Amino acid sequence: MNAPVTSRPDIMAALEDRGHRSTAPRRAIIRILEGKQEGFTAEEIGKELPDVGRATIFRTIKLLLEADAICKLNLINGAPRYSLSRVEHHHHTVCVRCGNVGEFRAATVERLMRAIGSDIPGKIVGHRIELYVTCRQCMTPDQPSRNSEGP
Amino acid sequence: MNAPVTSRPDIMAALEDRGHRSTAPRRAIIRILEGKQEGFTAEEIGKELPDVGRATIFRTIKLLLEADAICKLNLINGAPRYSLSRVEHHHHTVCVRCGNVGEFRAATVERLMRAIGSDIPGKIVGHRIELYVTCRQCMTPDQPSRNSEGP
DNA sequence: TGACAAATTGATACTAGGTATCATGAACGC
DNA sequence: GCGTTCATGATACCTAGTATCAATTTGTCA
Ligand SMILES: [Mn+2]
Ligand SMILES: [Mn+2]
Ligand SMILES: [Zn+2]
Ligand SMILES: [Zn+2]
Repeated sequence: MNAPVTSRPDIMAALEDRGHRSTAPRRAIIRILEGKQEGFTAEEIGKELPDVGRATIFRTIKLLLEADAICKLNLINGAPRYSLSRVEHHHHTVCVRCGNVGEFRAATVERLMRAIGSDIPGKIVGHRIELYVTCRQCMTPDQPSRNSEGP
Repeated sequence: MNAPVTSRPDIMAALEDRGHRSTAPRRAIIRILEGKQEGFTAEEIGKELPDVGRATIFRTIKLLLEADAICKLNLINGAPRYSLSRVEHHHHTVCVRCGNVGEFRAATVERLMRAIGSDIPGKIVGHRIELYVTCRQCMTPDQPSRNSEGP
């Protein structure tokens, strides 16, 4: 009897493939963030795992970033947000009212980024795009607003 | 005899227009950053003005940001870089080898950002784009590399 | 099943970037 | 000039990490 093939990628296995050990704290952190909304902070993880040291939270986040299992989003103000990677190259939407993070990908954007290379001195090696939005939940009035990020 | 009309905007005057006082520390900070390359850090300013308190450096940077006299660029690693605003809405290029910051603006980009609004849930209220480049100086080999930022 | 080396952990201390507090000093409207 | 208000520097504090290190856990292999 094989275990059923899950649709989710096995993040712990990905870390093991990269030479890291499967430890209880790492598994716990991964389990927590798999159950979380997009855009969690390091501190939010730490609060749910009081027995895991703060340094281990940050160490594990770094490993997950290196393995492209999560992405980091530096906002103008407030702590960086992390979220599970869902597609390969992509960009983020951030709701300026509630802080929720979404992902998007548009071939037209990628194409244009490549095209403007000819107008820019030097050679483009990458790009980063963030869209600031008012999300659907926040457009219907009287919703709880978590914080305020800004463009 | 009037003073000649300078091409540069008078930043101190802009702060005064916003209700702030013209003080020696503020004038000193503005004079320093007018002579600087794009992409200076708060610490770089502080080092050139050892008699100005650290808090005042950050307080003045905040005022300058609020007045849109400078812009702040959060990089993946390393201290945030500030630079004098030169055009209204614009984006930045960052050299991944030397850290130099440039500005660019492309109508096609702005148009596309508006256009993809229809593909995104919610309402777009702003955006932010950074291009990671290898700048011209860094493409000719054996140039001094200041640091390494990354996409 | 150990036993062992290497990796990992949590505690602790430290750093960088920035903010809150507050007594002293400078701006500026009159 | 003078008084109010604003701004300053010193100091302490804060958040997001990182360095260090003794104690524990893993993975490997006998
Ligand atoms: Mn993402
Ligand atoms: Mn700029
Ligand atoms: Zn929202
Ligand atoms: Zn360069």
